[in-house]
Amino acid sequence: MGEVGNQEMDNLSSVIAQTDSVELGNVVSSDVPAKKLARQLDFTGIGGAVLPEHPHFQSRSRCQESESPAVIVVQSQSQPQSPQQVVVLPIGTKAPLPPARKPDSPKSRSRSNVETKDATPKKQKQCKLCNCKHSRCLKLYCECFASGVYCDGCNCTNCHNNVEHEASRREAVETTLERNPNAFRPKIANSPHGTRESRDEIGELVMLGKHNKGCHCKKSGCLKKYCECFQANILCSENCKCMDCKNFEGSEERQALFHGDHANNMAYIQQAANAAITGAIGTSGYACLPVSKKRKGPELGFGPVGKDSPLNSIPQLHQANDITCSGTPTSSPFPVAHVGSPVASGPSKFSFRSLLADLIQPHDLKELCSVLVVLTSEVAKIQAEQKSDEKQINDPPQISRASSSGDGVHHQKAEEKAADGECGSSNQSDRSVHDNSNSDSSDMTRAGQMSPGTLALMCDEQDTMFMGAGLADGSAAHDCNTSSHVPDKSLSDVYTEQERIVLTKFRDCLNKLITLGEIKETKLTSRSESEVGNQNQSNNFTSNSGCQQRSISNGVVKNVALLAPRIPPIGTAAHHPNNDLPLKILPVPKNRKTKSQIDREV
DNA sequence: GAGTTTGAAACT
DNA sequence: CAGTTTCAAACTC
Repeated sequence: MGEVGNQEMDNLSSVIAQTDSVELGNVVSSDVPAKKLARQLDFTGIGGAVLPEHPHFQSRSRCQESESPAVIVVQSQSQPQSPQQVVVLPIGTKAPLPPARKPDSPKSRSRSNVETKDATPKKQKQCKLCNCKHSRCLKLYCECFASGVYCDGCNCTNCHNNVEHEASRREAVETTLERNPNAFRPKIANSPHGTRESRDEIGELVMLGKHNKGCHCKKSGCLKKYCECFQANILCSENCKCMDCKNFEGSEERQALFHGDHANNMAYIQQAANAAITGAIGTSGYACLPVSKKRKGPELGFGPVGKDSPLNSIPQLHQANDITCSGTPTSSPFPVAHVGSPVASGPSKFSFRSLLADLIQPHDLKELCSVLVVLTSEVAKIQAEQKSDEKQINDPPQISRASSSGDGVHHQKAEEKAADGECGSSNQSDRSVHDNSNSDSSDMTRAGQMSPGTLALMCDEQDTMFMGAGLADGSAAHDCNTSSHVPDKSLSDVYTEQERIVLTKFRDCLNKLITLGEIKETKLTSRSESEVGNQNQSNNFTSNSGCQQRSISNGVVKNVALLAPRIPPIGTAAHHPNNDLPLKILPVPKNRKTKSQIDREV
């Protein structure tokens, strides 16, 4: 205990300082004193330096499930209402929880899973045990050593990665760092804890990140776990120097491998659904858009990713935080996969929010409904007055017969009612609607009997769909204010007035919503464009390899929202049904070749 | 479980 | 930096 290094405390401060200006809040579910807790933070993956780990905390079994991790409540200044919990594990804990401190080594992640032959993880092991024989567990061959943890209960032989050989271990650490200062850094930049299990949870949603060094596979096609990229559940990137790579978006082999995953292409299903919903207004209703899986272009929405990436520099704390679409530290409007553990944040969710989500308020609906009700009742009142006048002239009505009739053709009933002059109740409007809607006459046939208001609305739409053959030869088609074939003129007038007012009001309401949606879309689009502009400026495409540039030219890595064409609102002259695809889903070349493939061909 | 394959790490 | 060796995990039988 007495050997608490100032360096550790300094690193703790530095980590906290980097984590979105967080404040170290209260410690819950742990009786560990603050100083001791600070000691338990493992900074192995931070700053590229492996810090000495005190034996006091190493001597315990790290696989005891009863050992509950400490949890720090980290309260962000930017989001004081949403404190995040950061699970802090004792140094050397062998990943009992996904957000734990282990570096993002693909090996350490995937190999910690119990998997079946089809590479489907069934259950995550609490500990993973190495089997080193010749490395004394003091080289990066050893998974435990590479992860910065002591071997504990492993099947290794002649292990020096333990308390008893702390001196040699430190020496090995120094040697390793000397050779590669980033040796203990996460290999996967900007990657969530993409275990195979998590992929099962989220289907084939994008696993953001790429291998910092890239893989060098030759025979596995990068579709086996020999490949670190595949292990990490990420696509090969421009960093890779693999041959015959099949681990790219659109790869048939890769798709075949993942065939059968549930929630397959959930993102695109959601995308299509959203497109249908927002078709009338626009395209920016995506709070979180699915993005292309092949990330060989600039990291839209994340900024530069790499060893110097801020996200990468503090992997544990950041990844433990539940970064959601609505609360990303960067407040990016772009698609954001959860950069957190599956446990902490659950599967990635592309939550859709309609453009009208903030526009339609309950009182709006209330207002609309009340308007409709009031108008209907008023028209019904007028109708009743007219009917009462007519009653005095015509024969007494046979109300009981008409009203009690539960069968028969609706339009016959309507005609009978109209002929009988039965009406005068406030329910008349409902009956009218009901009769109209359930008439066995076709719409086109009935169009000849439409009220002037309805016809006016139809004329206003200027849509031939409604004004088609059925009206082409009819008088109504050429005279929107003409109502023909009406058995009872006065009743028809009431219906007409009723329809006209209600439909007109409803149309106005819809137009209002469309307008509001457009306004919001415009705002979102302009904001997205400006932020992407900033991103591109900061990225500056400086590190683009040829592969990356090719990806950009292929248009694979793009923000869907920015590509989506502006859709004119329904009802405008520019609107066309064929334009109702708000999202332009870019086709991914199926036979897209990797850099290595091209190199080989060359 | 033994043997083979594979690719990262280490070494030259 | 490239080639080779070592190593341990992944994979196959």
